Amino acid sequence: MSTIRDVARVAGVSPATVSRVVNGLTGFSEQTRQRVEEAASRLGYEPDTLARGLKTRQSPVLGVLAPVVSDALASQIMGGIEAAARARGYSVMLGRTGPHAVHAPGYLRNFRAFRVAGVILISTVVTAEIRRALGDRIPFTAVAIRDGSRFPSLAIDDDLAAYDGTRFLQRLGHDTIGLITGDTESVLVNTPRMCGYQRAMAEAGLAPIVAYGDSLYDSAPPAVRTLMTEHPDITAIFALSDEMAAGAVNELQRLGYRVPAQVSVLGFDNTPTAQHVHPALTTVTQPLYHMGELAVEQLLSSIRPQPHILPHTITHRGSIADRRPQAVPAPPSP
Amino acid sequence: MSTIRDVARVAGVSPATVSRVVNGLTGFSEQTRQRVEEAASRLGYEPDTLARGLKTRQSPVLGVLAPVVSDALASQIMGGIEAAARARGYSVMLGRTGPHAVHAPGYLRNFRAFRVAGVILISTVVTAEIRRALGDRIPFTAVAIRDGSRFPSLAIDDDLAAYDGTRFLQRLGHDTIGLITGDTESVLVNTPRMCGYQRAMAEAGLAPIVAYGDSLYDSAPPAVRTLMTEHPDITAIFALSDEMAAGAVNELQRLGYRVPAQVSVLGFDNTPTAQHVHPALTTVTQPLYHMGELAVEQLLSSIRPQPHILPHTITHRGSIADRRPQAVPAPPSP
DNA sequence: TTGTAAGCGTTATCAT
DNA sequence: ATGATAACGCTTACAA
Repeated sequence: MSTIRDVARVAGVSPATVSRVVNGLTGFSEQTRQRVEEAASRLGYEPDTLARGLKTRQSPVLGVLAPVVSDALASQIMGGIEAAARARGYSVMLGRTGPHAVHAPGYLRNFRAFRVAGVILISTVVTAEIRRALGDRIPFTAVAIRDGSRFPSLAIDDDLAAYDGTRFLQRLGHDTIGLITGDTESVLVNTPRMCGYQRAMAEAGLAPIVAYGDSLYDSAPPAVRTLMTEHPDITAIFALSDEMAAGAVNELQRLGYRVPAQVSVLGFDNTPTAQHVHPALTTVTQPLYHMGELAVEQLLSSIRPQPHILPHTITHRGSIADRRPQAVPAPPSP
Repeated sequence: MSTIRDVARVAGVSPATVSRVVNGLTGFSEQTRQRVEEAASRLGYEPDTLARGLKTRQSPVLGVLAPVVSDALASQIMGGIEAAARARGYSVMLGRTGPHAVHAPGYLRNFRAFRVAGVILISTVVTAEIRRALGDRIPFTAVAIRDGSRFPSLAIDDDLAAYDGTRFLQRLGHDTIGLITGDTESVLVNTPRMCGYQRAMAEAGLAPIVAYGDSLYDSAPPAVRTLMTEHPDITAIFALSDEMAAGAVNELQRLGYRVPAQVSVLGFDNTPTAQHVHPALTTVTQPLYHMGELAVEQLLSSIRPQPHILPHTITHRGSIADRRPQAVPAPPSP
């Protein structure tokens, strides 16, 4: 591997000049530029990122932490992060916080030792310990989570999204709507989502019906059985994750219900899982990929980072039935 | 951030001694060790990875490249990589090769500029161009792919795995078995898998029935329709990816077939997708997580890396029916 | 057992 | 427009 000195020698200039050319600064003649660039490409010169980082006290790396590496939701966000980082010449270093975020402080110290340019925390609460491990030099942002603090974050309004999802179901004529929530203790977003559901039900004068899962597929079938046994008149189930919604669809069909004809199912997040069941899930959608892109931009463009709310939408597929009485054709306008 | 000199000053020793203590070398008294460690922890000293790497010409990082960041199969492998890397004090840098691996050379040069300790290529063919971008200093290994070359790799025997999957179906009494393959051009593993299937069929004196998909969910329904229209007597479908198998299960049910009673479905890979349909997929299983762990060990333990074949298994869930005539109860032993 | 000093490859300051 | 030169924070001979 050739160094900047090798290039300098071949081009007949000083290392400083090579540096200027390579970094696109000013202060060299067109002729010099050409000589340097030719020498550089002839030698296959590639600046040493480590040496550069040592000198500039920063390396072109973004640290990313997620609870589980192989999680579908985190993976989507990662996709956006990778694309945006790559476009700006940054690399991505990946870590997993693990249960109760036990590995987070270690990874964070690691990131700091690498002098990363920024840190992205996916679905991870910024605890005091994390804040400390982060130090106060590295910009960071939390994604897909909002803890009410004033730390920078990028997320949807989970309360409103669940409210809108519930209202959507109500407007289509559903009034007995069961909710399957995830663990509200370990997964922070479930709390506001439950609130949104309950508010929508209360406003409509309907009784909330809640069953508990753990956000994963396998927790849905038992929840569905409980729901359908205790409330046989349920016409729609709102699951607070796509995995649980998928489990609900499959379990309902196994029990002999037709989906959506007899029971509709609404998912949450819009991960690829939503398309892996039949009928495919209509689901409350988070702009996951976009969140990843934005997180990178926010970190890198020194826009003062702060809590930021992104719009949610509802993605329509086949798991919801319209139960309204047949609409009367609009009368001709007067 | 304090440096090694700060620690040295506080501990009343030289930077060299601090370095020795911090790196667990020999050549210092117990008393010195204590003083240094106390000073280090009091100052919250963390060695600068960049400076260290510049000096040692190596950084504690593993570069990982996958075709798509958010791919389920790659994610599972990534899980194993992260765990093993973390256990050995290494970080993971992630990149995406993109269509036709266009981004691979760039990422590889990047990894080299970082002086990574090794590179893992997930589901990526080691082309001459990639080989070149890699240089000949960095150890690397390909995972979940085998291209017949002598480059180091970690994969199952795809041919044999598909053969075994087909034989498994045959032993359960299936003889009209349709195959849904993925793109054999862009996804290398599909070719040996198809061969394995065809060999098993030929050996059993059965006619192969092949439909073409692209490895993704949406390509399965049309393939299923073709298969069932042209061969209504099919009793089993072998899909060369879990996503396609999931799509097949759902489409079969939509068409009114009972799975597995009327038509069985066998998947491939055993990604989480296999558990997201009902009935859950019986599937030919690759030890994905383990492959990730092994890749790291192979790279880091200077065991001479070479092509390595891992055992595949069949994971039994509910998507396959036993069509053998009822077995006669074993007679009482004489 | 401990310290001194020379780099690792780069950037940035200051001359020229 | 260009070149010397001094760091950046660490490891590692080589001395002592």
